[in-house]
Amino acid sequence: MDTSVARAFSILEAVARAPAPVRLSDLAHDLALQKSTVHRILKTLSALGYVDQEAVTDRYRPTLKAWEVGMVAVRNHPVRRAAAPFLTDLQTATGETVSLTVLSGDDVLYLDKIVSPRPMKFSTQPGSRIPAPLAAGGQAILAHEPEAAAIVRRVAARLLNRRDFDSDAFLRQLLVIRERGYTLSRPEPDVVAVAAPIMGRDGRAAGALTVSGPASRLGETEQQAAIEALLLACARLAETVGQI
Amino acid sequence: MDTSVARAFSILEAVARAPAPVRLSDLAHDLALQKSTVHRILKTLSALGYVDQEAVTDRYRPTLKAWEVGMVAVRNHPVRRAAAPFLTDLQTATGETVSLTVLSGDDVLYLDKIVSPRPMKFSTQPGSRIPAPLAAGGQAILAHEPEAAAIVRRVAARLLNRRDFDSDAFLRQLLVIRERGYTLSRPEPDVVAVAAPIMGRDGRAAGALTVSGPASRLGETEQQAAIEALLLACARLAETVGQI
DNA sequence: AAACGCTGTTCCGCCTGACGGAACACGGGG
DNA sequence: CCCCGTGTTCCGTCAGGCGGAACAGCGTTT
Repeated sequence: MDTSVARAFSILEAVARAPAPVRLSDLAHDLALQKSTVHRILKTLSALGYVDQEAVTDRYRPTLKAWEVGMVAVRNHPVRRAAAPFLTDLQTATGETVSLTVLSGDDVLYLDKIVSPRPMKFSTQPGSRIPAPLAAGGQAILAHEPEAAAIVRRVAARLLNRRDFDSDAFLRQLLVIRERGYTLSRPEPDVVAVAAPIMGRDGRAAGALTVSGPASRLGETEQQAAIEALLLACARLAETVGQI
Repeated sequence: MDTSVARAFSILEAVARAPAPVRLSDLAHDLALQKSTVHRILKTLSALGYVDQEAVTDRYRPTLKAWEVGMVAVRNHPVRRAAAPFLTDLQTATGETVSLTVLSGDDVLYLDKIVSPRPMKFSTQPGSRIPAPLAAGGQAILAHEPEAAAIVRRVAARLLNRRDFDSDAFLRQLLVIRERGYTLSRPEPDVVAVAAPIMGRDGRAAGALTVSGPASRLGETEQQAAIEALLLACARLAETVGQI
């Protein structure tokens, strides 16, 4: 286990995570590393183009190289590639925000998103993650996940008392969702989200598509239309994903 | 210069770049490294969550962690943050594809993009880069760039004879663009792109906004409307960017 | 069936190169 | 003017990365 490599990545993550350019001393302090070590690694990262240094303050900030590297990987992501056209179709069909999520650990990761041109509250952005049970897409995925119980248990422990989350009730709910083929949830008051799983060949969900919007625009009839379009898109997607 | 760190990043980049999961031997061969070295570093990267190994074939593939790290950095990007609302406004106003680019080396990097719901050819995606002089946004930026001449010269050398690119004519063209305040170009037959610079306080362009679409939809009147909206957005943006 | 070539993996001795404490240069504040 | 903070550099020590070689497993070839 190359310690130097592990440190380099923890430094890069710390620099990237910081909302403003960060100083060497703070990095060294926060990561419990020697200043000279952090300095040497930062110079290496800078030579590699992952980090640069503000001219005046000597503070360090991330470049966009890590993003570029990540973007080529995400562009090659098979599910994302397959789902991309369906995302745009769903967006034009429903007029609302459409997003693609995949399971990553106990969280759901927003891989892609096409936002509604119509006004919408702040929402999760691509690249962000939230505990799977708390997202409509995550529920759709968990409904077909063998390890769902373990995930739900761990998430419940993580959330603790942040909100009243009943694991057992949630697991029962997953059975209903599995039976029905889609989720309809209200993550926040005035927000409606419907999601359906993209089934892979192994019987697990390779991801989920979600349509979300304000309750004022998504009435009964609009919800039904969205669900129908969603299920159709996911069924078609399952065919192409199954071939991978 | 930590050799181990540099090697780790070159390995990560190689794994990310590969369109399909890659084998250890190929990595070692391509990067001219010892198999055992590549193996050790891959195990480290795997422990850090940047890479994982296919169960059956033992091949290595990138995870989405590099992307996540990059995304938080790009979300904190000041120009992107400031420009985001203007992008959506421009998209709804013009109905066409709107993108935000910044200068990165001699290239222009696509930081953000809102695609038109209307049909459009394949186009550059966020995270990709192309030589600045070849993009409308790049021309808008270069028109205010002190080092434009050097960049144009280097790009011309890089392109060589790939297309007939006249550096001197292009530099003269930049003066016109600077004077006019925007670019109107036809990067491909049947595609029209208009771009304007987002001026920073130092007199250089912090980025550029571009509206692009098929020539069939962007006639004289639509072009004029797009240019007007573009210039207004860039002017407003310059105010907020100037305060950073 | 046995030898081969390929894969990913592991072992281990050598020695380089990372480590970290200390000293340095610069800069603003008290 | 000194002190505390910053980022930077130096250098002796020694751990840990390096890489050659050997290993185990699998398919194909002979």
